[in-house]
Amino acid sequence: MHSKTKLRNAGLRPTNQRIIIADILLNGSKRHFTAENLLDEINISGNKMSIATVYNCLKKFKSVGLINQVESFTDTSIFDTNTDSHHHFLDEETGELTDINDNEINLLKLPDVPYGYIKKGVDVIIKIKKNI
Amino acid sequence: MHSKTKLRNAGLRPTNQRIIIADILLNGSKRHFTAENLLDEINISGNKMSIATVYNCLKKFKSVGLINQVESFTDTSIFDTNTDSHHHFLDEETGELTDINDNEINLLKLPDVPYGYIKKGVDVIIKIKKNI
DNA sequence: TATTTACTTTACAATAGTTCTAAACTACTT
DNA sequence: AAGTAGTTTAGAACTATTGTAAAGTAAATA
Repeated sequence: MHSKTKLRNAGLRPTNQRIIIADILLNGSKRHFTAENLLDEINISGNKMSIATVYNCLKKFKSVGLINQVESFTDTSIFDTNTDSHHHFLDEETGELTDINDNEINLLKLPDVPYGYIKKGVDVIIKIKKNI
Repeated sequence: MHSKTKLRNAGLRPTNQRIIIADILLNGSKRHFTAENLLDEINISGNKMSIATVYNCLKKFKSVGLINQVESFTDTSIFDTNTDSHHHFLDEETGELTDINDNEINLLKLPDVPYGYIKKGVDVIIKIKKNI
């Protein structure tokens, strides 16, 4: 499917910039990235864009569920093109994230969400540390 | 137990500033807070401290396990005096965190940590959204 | 198609959280 | 009591992110 169609299906106006980003992000490969990472890839692909636009797009993409944001400790926001249910190892010292396959985790029991809220997703983070 | 003793037991030199902070944080009550929150409380308690010292202390307290840092989306680091195993609801829009009792969640199956690493803890984050 | 409208992009300024610096200070060791 | 290693401090610096306001563009309307 063309990026333009993906954007339209998601309810986003397919601007040139969004198409460039969708081409990079929504091809089924990449996983974790920051806004700067993405801008680098945009530049490598021969395109130019303001960093503000990158942030705008990421916010929009996230709001319609095209990408996820990953909880982290670092001062840099980390995004994830993998919107399927899956979990992460987190190295507390470096902030490095590694995927965990969904079938490696089994949540037997979950609480009801508070009244007036709906559940958006469940993230399991296993904090790890290098064993020196 | 006196804060001075708690600090010594944790392997930290009990400086005046650390004692002030330990008095506030390690009394068994508070839960989530930011560096600014803590500085406010320090001021309210009639003490003064540089914000740099607050950050230094939080980093130290965290490194010896006196407090936890909570994974989040917000650009402000959130700490937690509750170092027991427990989990959180996270409102993606506001960044607000709510505790979940450990006995409300049951993790049946967890993967082995990667080779060369040790497990530090497991955090479950249930992302929620206001149902307008 | 031409016009209008609402949304988007942009460069740059501004903000906010956090860390750095280097001098002064202090807890602990000898 | 003196030495030293670790800590605190004010303020500057840094970095990620957001705001601003003008220019640009996709879609809706005429």
